[in-house]
Amino acid sequence: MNGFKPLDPLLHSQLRLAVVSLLLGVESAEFTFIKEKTQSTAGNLSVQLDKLSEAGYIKIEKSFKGKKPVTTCKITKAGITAFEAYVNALKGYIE
Amino acid sequence: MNGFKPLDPLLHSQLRLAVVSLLLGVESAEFTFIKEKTQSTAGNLSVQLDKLSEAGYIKIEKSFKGKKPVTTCKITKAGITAFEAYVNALKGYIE
DNA sequence: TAAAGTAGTTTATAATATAAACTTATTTAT
DNA sequence: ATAAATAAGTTTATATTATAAACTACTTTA
Repeated sequence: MNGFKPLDPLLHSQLRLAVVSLLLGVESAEFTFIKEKTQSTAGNLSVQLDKLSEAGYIKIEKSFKGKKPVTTCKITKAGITAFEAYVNALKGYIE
Repeated sequence: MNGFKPLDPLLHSQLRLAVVSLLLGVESAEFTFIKEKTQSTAGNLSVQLDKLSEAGYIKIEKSFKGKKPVTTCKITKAGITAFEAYVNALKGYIE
């Protein structure tokens, strides 16, 4: 049986988990869209996206939509793998 | 559908979640047993047990086994309810 | 009786999460 | 034209958490 496997601290965060969960279901998502869906503040989201990006779990691209800056996020292969491992470990706690 | 429901911060902690998970499966458990099963340090465990206790999620009883002090923990009704709600909310993130 | 071990607690520090303040630029109202 | 409000974030500061280190009190063993 399982024991309690360590939970990836990068994913064991309400907001970051929500972001990754969200990105798993879409091709890509813009900052403002993620902000709305996760009900987070821009500041907090900005910080957490950076962390996910630095971990290589998501890819962030900056561009312009007309004259406004847009930040677009996409989950990476590593992000998917990490998420799966996290969920797997978590099951040892909640099942 | 679901959206991202807030995750009870008291349970969204690796060690506290492990403790509650563990206690759900047994009648009661001693400090040292929990410490071994969760691979935690005594200090950290002591702090986290206090928090769970103050939240009313577990009940702590102190007694003596021969001459040695023993701390015995038991999950409460409130603890079970909170755990179920937590798992339920979590499913909105991982399914 | 001195050293090592038990069973923890308390205090200090490091890491996280979050919010508040700020930046840069754009659109709208006066 | 210019001032005010809005958009899209970032940076910095603060509060909360988690964790480790140090300590207490007592017991067992050498």
